[in-house]
Amino acid sequence: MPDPVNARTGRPPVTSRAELEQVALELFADRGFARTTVEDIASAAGIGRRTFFRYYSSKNDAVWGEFDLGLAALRDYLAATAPTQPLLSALRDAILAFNHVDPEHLPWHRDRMRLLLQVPALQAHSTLKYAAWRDVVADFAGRRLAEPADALLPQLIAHSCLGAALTAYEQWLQHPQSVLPELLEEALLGLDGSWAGVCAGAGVRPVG
Amino acid sequence: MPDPVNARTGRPPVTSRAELEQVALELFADRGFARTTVEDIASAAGIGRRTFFRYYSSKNDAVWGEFDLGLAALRDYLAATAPTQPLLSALRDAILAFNHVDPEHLPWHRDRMRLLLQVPALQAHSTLKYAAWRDVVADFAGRRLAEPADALLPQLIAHSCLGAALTAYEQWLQHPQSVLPELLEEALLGLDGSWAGVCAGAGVRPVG
DNA sequence: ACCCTAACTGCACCGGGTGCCGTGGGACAC
DNA sequence: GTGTCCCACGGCACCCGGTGCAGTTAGGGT
Repeated sequence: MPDPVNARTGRPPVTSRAELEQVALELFADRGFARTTVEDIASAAGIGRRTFFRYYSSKNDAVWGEFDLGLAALRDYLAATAPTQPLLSALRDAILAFNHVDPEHLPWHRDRMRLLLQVPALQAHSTLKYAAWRDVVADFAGRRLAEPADALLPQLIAHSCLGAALTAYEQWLQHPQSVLPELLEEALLGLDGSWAGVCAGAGVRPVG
Repeated sequence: MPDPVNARTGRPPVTSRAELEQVALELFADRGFARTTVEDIASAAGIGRRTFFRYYSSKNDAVWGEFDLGLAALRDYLAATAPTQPLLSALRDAILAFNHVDPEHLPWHRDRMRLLLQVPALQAHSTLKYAAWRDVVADFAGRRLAEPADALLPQLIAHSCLGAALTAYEQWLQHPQSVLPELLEEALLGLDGSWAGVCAGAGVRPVG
């Protein structure tokens, strides 16, 4: 992709990641992810199949768009939190910011997330993205707790935050009227130990 | 695969899932997962490539072995817990039982898990297996909490349990001397809200 | 007009996965 | 022994995602 700093010579790119992403998402929405080939996307965008892979390293990646940039922003956001803010509170704020979307882009975001969370091939691929996301969280938690990022507690926190965020997204997709930030907040607040309390009382109820 | 009940006629299978799994794991350990083709596995097992796919529906699946049977066992185990046992305690017991391995099979299990957690292609594929695992947990939690299994709380519990189990496995692979059940228990106990307490105090420490 | 650079793209190839269909082989009935 | 039924085997052709390579093309700089 063109480096904006010294992109002065050479043949100019004929399209962009964003444009390609849009073409791809439209085709996926029409025919479904599996029934859309890379060839379809490329020719719809007026480029060669080979060229598609210069913009996105896989068909899956097109759905993720600029996720990696978002990750960097998440990292920066966390690095800038006040040291006095409690860990989970800081994570909550950062995750809410990371998942903020302009209201006008909401339907778009919904389509994207529906694909990511419901198409098996994308579900599978997503693990690798989630791992990178968890790394960011675990790094932050490790710094705060003065432990290595790969120690049990930071990793557990990272896994739990991811689980909470995914849970919130699943609820959001399930309920068309729901509000994403509210669900995220509810799920993340649950990590503070409150759901453990709810469960503690659940042992005495009858099963079924 | 042959149904043991009325497996009366027809040509007998020339091998078995278990045998194929063993051949595959050995090749993966030797050359690595990516550099081993299905053709390699098939010919090492003395069968045709096409026949491999009659035993496992994908190369990835060979690494998972009889995971699906284990899932059914987990479901049964949970269904049989006393209604008086607290929810998280019941889940802890069940998950520990699910992850019990005979000491003689431990090195074997380590190899398998190392592949599953560290080879990108398998990491990706694993999401689909994990989803099935979470379904079992969420179903149980939903019954106990008298909520739909796809409601926020059961889903959050399922995600958290999975996160804890994965965290424990990652620690286990990282530290050769560690004991898997102990790590699992530690991680799962963390869900009871204890780590939230630890984190609450972490806000006042300096970052970095 | 010429070069330099970077993007485009066709081609050949690999490997996972699938549908099809003919073949092989054990069990049972007669 | 012969027939037949059932089912596993496995070759073949094919699709598609992804990659390495090599030649082409479009601009800017001199």
